[in-house]
Amino acid sequence: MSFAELVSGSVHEAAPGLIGWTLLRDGVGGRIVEVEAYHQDDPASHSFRGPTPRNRVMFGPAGHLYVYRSYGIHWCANIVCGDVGTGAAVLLRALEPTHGLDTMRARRGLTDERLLCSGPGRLTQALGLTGADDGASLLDAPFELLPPDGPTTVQRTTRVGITQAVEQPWRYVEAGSSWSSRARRAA
DNA sequence: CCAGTGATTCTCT
DNA sequence: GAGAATCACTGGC
Repeated sequence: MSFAELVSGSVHEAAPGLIGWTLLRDGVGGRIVEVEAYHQDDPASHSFRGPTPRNRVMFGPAGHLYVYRSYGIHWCANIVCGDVGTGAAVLLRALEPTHGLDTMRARRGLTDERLLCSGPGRLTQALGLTGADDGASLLDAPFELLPPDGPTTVQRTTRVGITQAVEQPWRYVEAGSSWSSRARRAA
C-alpha cells in the first residue's frame, strides 16, 4: 500500500500501519517506531473542539504535517489522516535513527543515539521540523517516505503525556523496539 | 521528582 | 479585549 493510501484511511488503521515506515526530511531521519492516534471525538485531541487557527491543518487533506508548539518550548509533529474535515492525525512519538545521524547529533547537541529521536519533541528537533513546516505535504520534497523493509509487529498501549481520555489504547509501538520514548504497560 | 516556557483558547466584560 | 488556565514535553535534580 502506498503512503498516500495508508494515511487516507481511518486513523486507527493508519496509525499502526505507519510503524516501520522511514521518514526523511532532506535525507535525514529514521524508521517510525512509535505513534499515537487522535481524532475529533477524542477529548485529548486538539481537534476535539473543532477547527481553530492552530489546528486548521488537521481538518485539511491527509498526508500533510500538523506541527504545533508544545509547552512553549518544543515542536510536535503529526501526520493528518482520514477524509478531509474529520480532524484526525497521528502524533509521531519516536524514530529509530537511520539516516543523517551526524546532522541529527548536531541539531540535538548530543551524541547518544538513544536520545536523538525517542520523543515527540526530540524527533522534530533532530529533523529540523518547526512551525514553518505546519501544513507541508509529506508527499512532496524535501520529504520522503520509504515503506517497511519487512513485516513489523505492532504493539498497542495507552497513550503518554495526556490528561484526557488516558485510558484509550491508541498508542502504537513496534514490538521489541528499544527506540520508543518511554516504557508503558501494554493495554 | 519538578521547573521552565509561551502560544493558544476559554471565559468573562 | 483582557486575564487566566491549560498543555499530545524535556532535561536536570
